[in-house]
Amino acid sequence: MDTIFPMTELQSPLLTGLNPDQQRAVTTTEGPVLVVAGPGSGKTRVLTHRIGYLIQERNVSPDQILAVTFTNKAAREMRERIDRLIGEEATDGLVMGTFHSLGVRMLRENPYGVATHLDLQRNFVIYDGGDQMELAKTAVKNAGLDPKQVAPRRMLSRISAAKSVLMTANELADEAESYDDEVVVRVYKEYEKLLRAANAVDFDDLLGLPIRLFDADPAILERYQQRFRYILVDEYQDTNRVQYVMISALADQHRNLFVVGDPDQSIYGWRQADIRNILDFRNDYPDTTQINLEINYRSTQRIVQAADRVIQENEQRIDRKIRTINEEGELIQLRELADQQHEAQFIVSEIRRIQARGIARPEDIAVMYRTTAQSRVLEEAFRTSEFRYRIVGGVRFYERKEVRDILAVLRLLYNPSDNVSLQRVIDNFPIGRGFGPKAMETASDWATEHSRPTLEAFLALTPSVAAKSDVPAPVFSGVGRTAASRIGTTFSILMERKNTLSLAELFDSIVEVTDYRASFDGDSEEELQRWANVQELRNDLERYDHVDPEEALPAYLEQVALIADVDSMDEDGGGSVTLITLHSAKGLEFPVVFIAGAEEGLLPISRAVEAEAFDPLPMEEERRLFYVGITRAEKILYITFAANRMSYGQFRDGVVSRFVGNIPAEAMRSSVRESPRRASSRGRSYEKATPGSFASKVSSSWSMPEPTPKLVPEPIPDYQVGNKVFHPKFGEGQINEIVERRDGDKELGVLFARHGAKRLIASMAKMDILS
DNA sequence: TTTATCCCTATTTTT
DNA sequence: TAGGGATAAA
Repeated sequence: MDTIFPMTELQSPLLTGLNPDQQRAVTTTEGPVLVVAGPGSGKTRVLTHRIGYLIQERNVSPDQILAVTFTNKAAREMRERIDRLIGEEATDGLVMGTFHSLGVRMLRENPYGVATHLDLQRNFVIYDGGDQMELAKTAVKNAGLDPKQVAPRRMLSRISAAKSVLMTANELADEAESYDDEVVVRVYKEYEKLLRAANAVDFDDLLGLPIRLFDADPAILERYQQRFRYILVDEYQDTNRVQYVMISALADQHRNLFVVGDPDQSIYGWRQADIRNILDFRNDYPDTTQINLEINYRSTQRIVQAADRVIQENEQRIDRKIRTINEEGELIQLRELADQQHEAQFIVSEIRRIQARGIARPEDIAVMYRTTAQSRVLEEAFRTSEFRYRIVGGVRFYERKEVRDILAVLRLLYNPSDNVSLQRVIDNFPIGRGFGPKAMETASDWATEHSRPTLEAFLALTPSVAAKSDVPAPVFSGVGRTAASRIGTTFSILMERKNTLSLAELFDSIVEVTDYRASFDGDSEEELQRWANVQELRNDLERYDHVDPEEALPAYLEQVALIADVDSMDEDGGGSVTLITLHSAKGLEFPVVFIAGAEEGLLPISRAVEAEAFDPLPMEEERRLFYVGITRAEKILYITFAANRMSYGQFRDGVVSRFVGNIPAEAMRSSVRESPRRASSRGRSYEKATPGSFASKVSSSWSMPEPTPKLVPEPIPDYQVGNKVFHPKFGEGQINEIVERRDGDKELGVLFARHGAKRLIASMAKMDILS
């Protein structure tokens, strides 16, 4: 944004370039402030300038300021911006990070309280989704239930939902209304037991346990209350109940609470984000100063207009309008493609054109989609293209099996009670061969009986430990015995080394001692890639080379546990096109955005469609998600969808998303294939824009499509009797009859090898002619 | 206990 | 389609 507002005299340089509302948001430092900030309205700017202003103009010590952001990346970027504003040394001590990192921080800072009130040792580890899943499976079994009937996944989300409103298993039991609720309670209890036994916490605990700690020892809360005189929270619309409680508690003393959010961008309801947090802010703090930032500095008029019209359709919102003084900009382009492969190819070829014409560089471009599954096909198209790309929100590096294996060893070395990691090591490393469930039971029983970490059952078998130990070593029978002592020996060596070696050296030790390389037998490309990932992990560990070995391990593990996918996006984009889920894209912006898969069932997701009749909220959230996608775009926006999409291993017809119909026709150029099926389906406004508009508008614009015949609009093949054809659903067949229809279309009689005779309409059949 | 093979079901989004 | 889990065989 380059609009310069007049400087009043004695004005802080931190206010230059800010509009009056933004200035007010920066300078209203005392008391509760609610900023409702539309997309692209400069809220990050407000946050950074406000922090700079507090430090520089109000002489607030940086360590009295707490800023909570939604991702670590946002925190990092904000810090850099503040550093640039007021100098690096001036921000020393500023606490900035996600709710989760704030949570761990408070737990780590109070090891004594954690041990006495929360039954956790100081070396607790953080369990991520995968670990939680393992735990949930075991919990279901331990509760005497069948994992096939009681899906651990569902249990996990119920447990998480309970924890998000600070409900313990016992409290949940009091409210249980159905048998299913009671099942949840039983699993929840087992789950907690397992967590504690593993000396581990889950993500929700990072938010809930600090609050339990505050309750148990109010002095701890008081210290934080006194310390944090100024608290700022970004993306307030996506906070849940626990987060709300945490922030309210911390802000209770000084009440200098500054929250920024946009109810229209609330997209984490499924994670128990409670939109009431922002809607009720003024009730919670009656003396609130509310500031609305409504001018969009990011996007063209057309994009802003489209976004505004789309979101107006929601019932559950505060009515307001976003506006911009930016130029009108290009038309939004809507494209229908035959299937997801074509969609991906279209996107790639369009990017090629955009780049060739110097309109944008690859790093200026993002492709956004609803589900991670969509990234596969897109990735495939990019892999075979000349473009570099990066995927945000897919299989994350730290979630790859081979990477997790090594991490499991590291975690186990740090926290020998980490049973999930122990099991993982036994299952996946050569040293675990021959050590089955039965032997594991022996180890667990021994650990429980003697109240020791399970790993010690193995260590106790080694001479050095056995000599010093005051408890008898466990007795493993037959086959498990050799394996057990092998595991014991291996870990006793690593335990000895872990405090003296750097993480990278420790990595080398692990690979050497466990003979991990041996589990990569083949030399297939995939195996090589996996081994390369292992090596990549070593590089990652090297970043901690300069850190004291005793500090490095916990610091590294924590960082890994809390890292989000967007966090690892480098600033410059490194010349890569970004492939990203709509959820992860929140808070980001790109000159060029593609929203792929704008189809009913995908965006909005089918679940929301199904729920719509009795619960409209999920549908509204889908709409907000689409809104978030649109508003990421600065200059150029494409929306694509596929007429045919493979899901569940089956093809299904794609119908353009209902949300697209709310975009004003005059802001859009659509090249949607007119077909009898579509014309007869219920009215959509994009179709009104279609007749004639494609041919007439296209020639006057930069984006005159190159002739890409097999893309859009897809021509109908010249089917002849006798042609061998391929149908996406029915497979191979042969045309044995063609009948002209009155509407000019043709009806085809096709005999399919596997599905028998079918009659198909030529314009809809989407078959390829094989011969 | 390990390995191979088959069958079944599931897909939303993430700290 | 794919990945997980169950089943059978060695």
